[in-house]
Amino acid sequence: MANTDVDEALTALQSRRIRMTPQRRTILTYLVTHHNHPTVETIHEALEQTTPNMSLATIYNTLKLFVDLGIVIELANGEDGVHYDYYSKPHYHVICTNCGKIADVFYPDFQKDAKKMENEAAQQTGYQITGNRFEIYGLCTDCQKKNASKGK
Amino acid sequence: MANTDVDEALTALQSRRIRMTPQRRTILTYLVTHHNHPTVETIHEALEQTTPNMSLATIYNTLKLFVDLGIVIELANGEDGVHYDYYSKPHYHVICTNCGKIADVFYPDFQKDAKKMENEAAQQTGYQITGNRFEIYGLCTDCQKKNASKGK
DNA sequence: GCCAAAGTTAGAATCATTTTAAATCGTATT
DNA sequence: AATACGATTTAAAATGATTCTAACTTTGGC
Repeated sequence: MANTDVDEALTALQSRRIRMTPQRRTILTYLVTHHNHPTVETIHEALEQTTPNMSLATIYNTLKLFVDLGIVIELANGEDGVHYDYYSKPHYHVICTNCGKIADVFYPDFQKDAKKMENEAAQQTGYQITGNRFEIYGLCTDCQKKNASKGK
Repeated sequence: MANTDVDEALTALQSRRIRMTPQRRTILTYLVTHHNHPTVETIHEALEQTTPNMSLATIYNTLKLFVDLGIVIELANGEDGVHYDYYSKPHYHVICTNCGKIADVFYPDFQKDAKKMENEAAQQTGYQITGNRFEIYGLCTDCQKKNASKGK
């Protein structure tokens, strides 16, 4: 249930002594209940209706906090700035290089494979690993069609 | 040899009918002979000595071209903008979240593992895969020491 | 309920990247 | 080797996402 997800995340924040503000709760709830890989702008516009006057700076601050806490991840994206994703189940992303559309990819051993890459990194470099970012790039099905039809 | 690497890359460009300009040759040579994960600024400063008056816009344009051609990859990096890497042997990167230092990670099956992730992505989403980006984040050994000594 | 520390706000500032328009260059074709 | 045209380069200006600032407000422990 989406609601327990929010509660879970809130509990996680409390246990880390993070102050709970209405803004943080609102942004967290938005992220948990929307899997649309929003940008800062997307979030700002979406919340404008229900919570006017929320500063862009607050959204930037809050997202940075969540990323540092590891409950949200950043997705780089050429076209229109950074996208964010509430990271519950381990997965990675495919990003369309033409239109920027983002899709999720899940498979059973992904976490194992990711850990392997992290372990290799730790062993070879001595870095103390804190996170990762896996992105695949390609053309989405829509953009494939568009390219084909314009005879490219 | 560094030189054959440059020649190889030049041949690759020629076969794709990419015009060869002195600027492109210079930047390509810099990338092939330096594995320092430079930013645009780093490249600009380094080339200032040997090639004054090279415009920043040209460096941006050229790097974008090389990335599109797949011979160079982008590395996201919080602190100081985007870094670039001439991508000869398959590998991925560990990035220090504190100081931004970047290290390479190689292991025998990496390419196989990366392909697996690409294939999963293609099957699940129908995207036509053109590239990927794998980054691990952590604290480099220097920053671990600094943190420890200041009793953090 | 009080208070210090932490968070929020609106607007200004920053700075990496992109755009512009004019000048120059690379190369395919004679 | 000369021509012509599209592609590339340049410097400067414009853009726009993100960060900073300073004043104000809120949170949570006592």
